Amino acid sequence: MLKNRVKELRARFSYTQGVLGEKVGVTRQTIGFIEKGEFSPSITLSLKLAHVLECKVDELFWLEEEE
Amino acid sequence: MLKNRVKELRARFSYTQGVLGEKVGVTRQTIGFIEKGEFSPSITLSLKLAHVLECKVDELFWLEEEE
DNA sequence: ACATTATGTTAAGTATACATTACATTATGT
DNA sequence: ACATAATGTAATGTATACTTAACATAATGT
Repeated sequence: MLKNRVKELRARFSYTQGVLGEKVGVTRQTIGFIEKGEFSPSITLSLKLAHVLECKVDELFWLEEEE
Repeated sequence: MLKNRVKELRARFSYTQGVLGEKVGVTRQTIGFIEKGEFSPSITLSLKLAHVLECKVDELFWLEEEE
């Protein structure tokens, strides 16, 4: 199962979903879906998010065992 | 533009495209397309590839300026 | 030379990432 | 209390990741 720290890091920079979306080229809804874990973004978008949030992709996203 | 080191690391482990595909749950064609840079895989698949190829996602994939 | 395995590539179909629009709810500030 | 900004969420549409099947060529081993 895919987990992420987008919401946490976005808050650290005080970016709204809309602002973060603009910075990486997607809509605020897309950011919302990613934060909720509703889909697995492309590596291209993931790299952009990691860049803007100043971290490594591996620190932003990781896989956890299911239940 | 998205670049990657999949082919290079796959060779290092002497995996065929088919074997690598099996290990991460996709077909050999998908591995071939990724190596050619024909599409941007999901972060889920990227994490699995990095795990099997024993590296970080950021070392496997990166963005470069155009043309 | 032959068989076998790995790779390149193309076409057509399915699944899903992401956009757009819209409306409701929850902050935040005055 | 009111206005405004931020978020949740759902419906429908489009782009693209990924599959399946097929055939061709290159590489490797006997």
